[in-house]
Amino acid sequence: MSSKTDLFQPVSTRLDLPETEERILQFWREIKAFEEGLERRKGSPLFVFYEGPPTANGLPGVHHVLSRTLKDIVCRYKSMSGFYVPRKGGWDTHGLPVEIAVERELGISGKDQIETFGIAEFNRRCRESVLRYESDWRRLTERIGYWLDMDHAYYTFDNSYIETVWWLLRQYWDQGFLYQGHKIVPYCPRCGTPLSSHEVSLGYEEVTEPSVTVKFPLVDEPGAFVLAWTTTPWTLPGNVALAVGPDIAYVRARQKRGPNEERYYLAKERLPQLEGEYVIEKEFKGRELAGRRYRPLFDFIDLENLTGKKGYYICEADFVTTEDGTGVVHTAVMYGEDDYQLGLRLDLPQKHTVDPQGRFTAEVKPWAGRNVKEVEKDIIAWLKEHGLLYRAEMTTHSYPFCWRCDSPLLYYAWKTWYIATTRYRDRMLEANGRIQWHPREIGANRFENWLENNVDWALSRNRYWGTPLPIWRCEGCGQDRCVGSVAELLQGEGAPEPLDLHRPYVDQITFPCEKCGGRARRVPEVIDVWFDSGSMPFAQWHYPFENAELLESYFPADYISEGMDQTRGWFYTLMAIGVFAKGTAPYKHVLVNELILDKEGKKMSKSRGNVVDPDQVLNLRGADALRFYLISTSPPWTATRFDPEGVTEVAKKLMGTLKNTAQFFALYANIDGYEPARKERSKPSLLDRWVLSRLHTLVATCREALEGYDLTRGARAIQDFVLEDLSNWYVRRSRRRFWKSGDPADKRAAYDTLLGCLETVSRLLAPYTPFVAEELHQSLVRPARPEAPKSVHWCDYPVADRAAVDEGLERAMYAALRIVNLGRAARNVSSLRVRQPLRRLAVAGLTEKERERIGEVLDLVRDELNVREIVFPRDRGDLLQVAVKPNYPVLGKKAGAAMKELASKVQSAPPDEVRAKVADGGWEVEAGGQRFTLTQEDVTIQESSRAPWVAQADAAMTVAVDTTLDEELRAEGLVREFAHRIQMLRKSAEFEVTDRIRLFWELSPGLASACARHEGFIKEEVLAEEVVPRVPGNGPSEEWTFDGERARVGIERVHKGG
RNA sequence: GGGCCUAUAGCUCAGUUGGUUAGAGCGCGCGCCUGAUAAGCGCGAGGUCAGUGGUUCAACUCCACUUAGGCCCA
Repeated sequence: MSSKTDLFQPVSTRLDLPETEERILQFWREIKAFEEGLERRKGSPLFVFYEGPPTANGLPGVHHVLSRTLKDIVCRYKSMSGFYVPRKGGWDTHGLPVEIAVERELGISGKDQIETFGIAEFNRRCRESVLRYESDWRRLTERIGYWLDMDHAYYTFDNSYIETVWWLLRQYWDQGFLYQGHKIVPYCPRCGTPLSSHEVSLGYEEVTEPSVTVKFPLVDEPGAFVLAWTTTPWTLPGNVALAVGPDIAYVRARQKRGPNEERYYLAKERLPQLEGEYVIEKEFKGRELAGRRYRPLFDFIDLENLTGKKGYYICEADFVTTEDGTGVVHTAVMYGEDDYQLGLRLDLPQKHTVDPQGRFTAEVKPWAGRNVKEVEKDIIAWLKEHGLLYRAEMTTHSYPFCWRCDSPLLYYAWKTWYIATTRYRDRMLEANGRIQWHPREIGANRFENWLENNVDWALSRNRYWGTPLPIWRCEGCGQDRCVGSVAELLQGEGAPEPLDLHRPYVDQITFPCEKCGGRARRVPEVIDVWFDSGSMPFAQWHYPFENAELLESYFPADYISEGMDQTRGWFYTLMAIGVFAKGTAPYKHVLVNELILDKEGKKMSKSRGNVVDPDQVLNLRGADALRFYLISTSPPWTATRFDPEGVTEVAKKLMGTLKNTAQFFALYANIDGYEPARKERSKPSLLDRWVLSRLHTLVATCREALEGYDLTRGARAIQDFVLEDLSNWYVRRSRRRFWKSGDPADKRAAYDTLLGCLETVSRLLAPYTPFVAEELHQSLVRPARPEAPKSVHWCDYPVADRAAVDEGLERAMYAALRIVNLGRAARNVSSLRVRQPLRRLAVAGLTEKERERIGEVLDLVRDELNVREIVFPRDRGDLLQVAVKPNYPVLGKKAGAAMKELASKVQSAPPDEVRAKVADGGWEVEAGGQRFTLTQEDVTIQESSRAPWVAQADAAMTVAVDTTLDEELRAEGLVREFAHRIQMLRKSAEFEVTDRIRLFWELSPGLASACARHEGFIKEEVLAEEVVPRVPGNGPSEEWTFDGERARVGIERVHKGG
């Protein structure tokens, strides 16, 4: 059909979306669509977006497609709405996961082996590994149409980035917010490193180990002991206190053990722990025990003496429960989180009894230098020997092991650097109150909750590939200094050339100590990678060393969007650093997305093998379909089960329909030589006005939804418009206007309207489905309006024209659509196909508002339902009759012998009255000398059509068709059916739409007489120039039998149309 | 153990301030329409609105508890 003069390009209606998308990507590259689009908005108000840097470690998954799509949609929308929206990319490059990946590649494991291998080379490989994954991420980012400036991205490993991070740390330092303390960490003594919680969760195993109930001898009460239970006997030498619950009931029990009688203190509820008979002597609350002293268990170690701090007494703690053990908790402050916090609060002795290799220290004389887990048996034997063991038993519980080397992990107090975030917690809470969270609950509940429970930020990591902690400590006097810039660093000695701020190079630099003249070396730690990403508002600009003026306009962000798991991640670290450095929240709007689950509702994970590879979906259905599916299927903040069929459905429904509609337009516009630019008389029909009204209602909805960050609502609204309003109603009802309108002004209006709708829809969709929007723009809009921007993404987002919205018309059309549906249903049940014209259609039950303007749209209804006339009976009673029948099973039980008479009374009463009465309290009937009160369950009410009507009803409206057929209607029905069959024949003969034909026929008498009356209609309908009442033997012909008539028909092409 | 979210048709999801007969798409069955045609439309079957209790004239909707799944924290 297309020729060189065609104005509009054909739109492929096949589902070859991926190829089309590749073509459009190429087009964007050619015209530098992203860069140029940005350039065109320069000078407009700034909309600040922060890209949360993905960790370039591992391949991207579908959930990344979702979060990147959310970022893209809002940025594209804001850009089209007249904002300048720079989108600087960024990469999170440091961290343990990278190190682990490299260790695996090298076939090494653990700190010793890394150091033997060489930190310089190890870190070089970490950098390399990150860059390798970055290319996968870049490819996916481009492929899904996420416009992001990756050529000017920030990298957290750049010297300039690190320098800003150091500057920030120096600010904390100067205010005394950066300090060193202990943190209890899951620690692998063999690898010599703490493990992250993620790593710990990899290594839980069920183990059976000794647990002991130990007797702590009270100082002031000879022969009396406090019983405490532990599953980790190796922590006993580190014991410094016993904790009891202040409100828990405790008892002193007397029991004969061997030759002696002893007294034990334990929780009342835990008495069953005692072996054998006992006598309760006393009962009291835990708080009454507090303060009592006991003797250290082991005579060779006294931590009180070693530290000069008070220990070995009973104290109160609210974490004590009576769920297991004795209700008394043995407290070793260096080997448990609760213990450690208690130790801080009470200033208990802090001293390690275990060295970093997991061996007892010299103070623990009998076992010094031996692995703590291996000597537990000896400890138990020692306790038994000294009469301090009440009981030892084997217990099965789950315990974490190192996922790398399988050593049992120790909870171990580790020297850690902290940021005192708790000192400005209130300011963070206040800042959070000003942030617009989407959805609101996350901010108001989850994040606020997290901030309220804020603890100081444990900043340091004993690793290699990370931003080095810029603290230098004097070897002589222990004086610390915090370096806040490269310039300051270069005042030190031994700076390597070229300068690399990573280990080991930075470690070579030393400072003379200002205090004692000694030598200051850098502490060994690197910092938490989260500090890197949280520094991004500053570090991406190398603030304050460069771009100081930029920061003022680029802080805070108007918008960020990440996954829910970032609550304690990026959302928090941005907040902690932003509020500290600038005093306000670093972002105004946050859009949060939840996980994408698999079809079973399970989390996607590599180990489950249920991870969906985005490339596979993209290659099959394309980025638009995937993007739109993810956004439209459910709000991003609810966990969505990923269903590949759903993506296919979007591709078929939305993309398919859109392209079909565009193709329909292009086909006829090209045939007719429609030229949008030419000034021609146009006469918009009611249908045109209606669809434009719907269009502008849609524009208003989209604007409102997108302004409120409700992307799903906007997406669904567009989809509904395209499928229902535009395609299924406007185009379907307008088809004949395009290919057979007698009135050029009417035809013109149809083209103008459809083109206008497609143009606006392409802009509405541009943020969501950038590819198909661009395709529509290039194939329809650009040819029609040469002055239009080269890319749809450079256009302005549509603004609703209130004047085009006609609510009354929309209401009336909505009623018309319901009438059509009911009318079709009525035809269905009466087996009268739409080609058979009917005399009358009746409509009852319209509301006042619907009736107001229904007259305007009735022509459409008449046409669609193929009826001559539409009538409005006063009520549905004219169309329906009601029959009331007794409900025999129910009523029979009540009536018994009177049933027969009762039944006949029910059936002979006026049905409408009965219906009203049973519904309203009950209907009094007398039968067989008894009175009955019948309610709704006693009768069956049936509504049926009143001949000649066949009716269908929804909740409010009843629509009926008059099924009476007279000769004239029958004849017309026959002719329509016949014409339709000829059309099918044309098509199967592969004639073009516009070809003229010669028609041959031989007809049965009934059909012949009908055709005689309507020959003009047939000829016009099938483009026949001539009818020959005889079928030549040689040409193609078909024979049909329908509606009791017979026809033999042949066609031949007279000349090509066009 | 604490906080938050989710639970509606076989599947994926809607369901406005509590108010007629709880909806859509897919799938299934039956029809229809068709020069947008490897489309389109209608009808039907399919629901204890996770469960229990409460508030109310009225609860999918509000409250409490329980169960299951998810996320975050301990």
